Amino acid sequence: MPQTPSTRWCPTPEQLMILEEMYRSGVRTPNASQIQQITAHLSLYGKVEGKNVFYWFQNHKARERQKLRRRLGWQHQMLHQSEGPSSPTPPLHHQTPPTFPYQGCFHEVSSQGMNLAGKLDASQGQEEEPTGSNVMYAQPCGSTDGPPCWRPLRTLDLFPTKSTGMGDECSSSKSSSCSTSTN
Amino acid sequence: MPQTPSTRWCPTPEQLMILEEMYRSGVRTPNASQIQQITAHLSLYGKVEGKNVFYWFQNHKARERQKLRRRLGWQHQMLHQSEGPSSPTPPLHHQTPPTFPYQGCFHEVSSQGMNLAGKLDASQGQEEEPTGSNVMYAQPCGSTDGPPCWRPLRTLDLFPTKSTGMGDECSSSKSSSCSTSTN
DNA sequence: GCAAATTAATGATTTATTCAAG
DNA sequence: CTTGAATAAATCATTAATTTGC
Repeated sequence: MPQTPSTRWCPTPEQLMILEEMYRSGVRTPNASQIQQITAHLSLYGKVEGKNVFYWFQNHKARERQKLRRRLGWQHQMLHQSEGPSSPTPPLHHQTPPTFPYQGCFHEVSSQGMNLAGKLDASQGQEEEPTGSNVMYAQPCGSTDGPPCWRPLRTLDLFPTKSTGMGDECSSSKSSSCSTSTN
Repeated sequence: MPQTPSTRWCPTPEQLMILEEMYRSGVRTPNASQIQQITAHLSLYGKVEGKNVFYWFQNHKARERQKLRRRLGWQHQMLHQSEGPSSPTPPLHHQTPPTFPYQGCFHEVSSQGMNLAGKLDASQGQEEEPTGSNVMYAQPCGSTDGPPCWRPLRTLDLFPTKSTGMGDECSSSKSSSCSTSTN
């Protein structure tokens, strides 16, 4: 393979490490002098130009923000926008029983800091764009205000209820072997 | 001991199949509702709790990414780095102390120079730009009078419209299987 | 052929980061 | 400036494979 015309700069792990460290240290929009220094430093590990550094910080900052926006700040916009035209329709209810599947999930698990349960909520922030269709927002229960063992539902269910291609294929499932539950 | 306290969950092949299929469909960080559904579904094939589902996606995602990073990320650096892969220079070297007259190419960028002198910016607090308006603060070298530093932004013709290409791993599909049979 | 020891997978915890709000 | 929320990365710990010796 011929030397790629290197249309783009490809930071080496070392360079990336340095940049990330700087970013984490608070550097976000380095000025000319800083960029010069950074570039000089990074040059020890590979080719790099000032513009690369500049762009890196710009992109990194923007991307971080975008990510966070998706994760936490989305409802913000949603609240302002009219709900989905045909929003409330949790089609994925093939077998979700009316009863809460969750009950004693996070009770005796956490021995020290049971904050672990808090992590359950989570949103659907996929920073990576896989094949596209994916997330399935289904909030049939509609409330979870009951006695939730874990307090995950911090995110509102205002998400666009999108049908999901969730694994329905296993509905029939087979009786394959495997005796897992041995334990 | 007849009863092994089975301290941890062992997914059955069916469960694993479902989970993998979901992952392939794009599910990566299911929220509470999704976890409920998934758990309910998986429960038909064996014991499982919400936390198991949560952990599974976390681990799976992390490991897929790690794998790709290890595999692809490495050669990337190699291709561009023929010099010394491991230089004795510690990467953890932030920027140099405030010793210089900043005003090099930038005219009036930001007040970061001040922060830098003190402690590298005050973390988060200044890049609170409104969504969307992500203009670059630093417009370097508006004038071509002095080439003290790089001058990339002078001409927009060579602007890399793409990010630096860091951390762009799209994990889709998965091959490693956890022994889906046997036993 | 089986069982103990070793290695590899992977489930479960902890830690460190990020940005946003108060 | 401090706190809140939510991961993702790093790490720990346990189960399952695999290897090795008899």
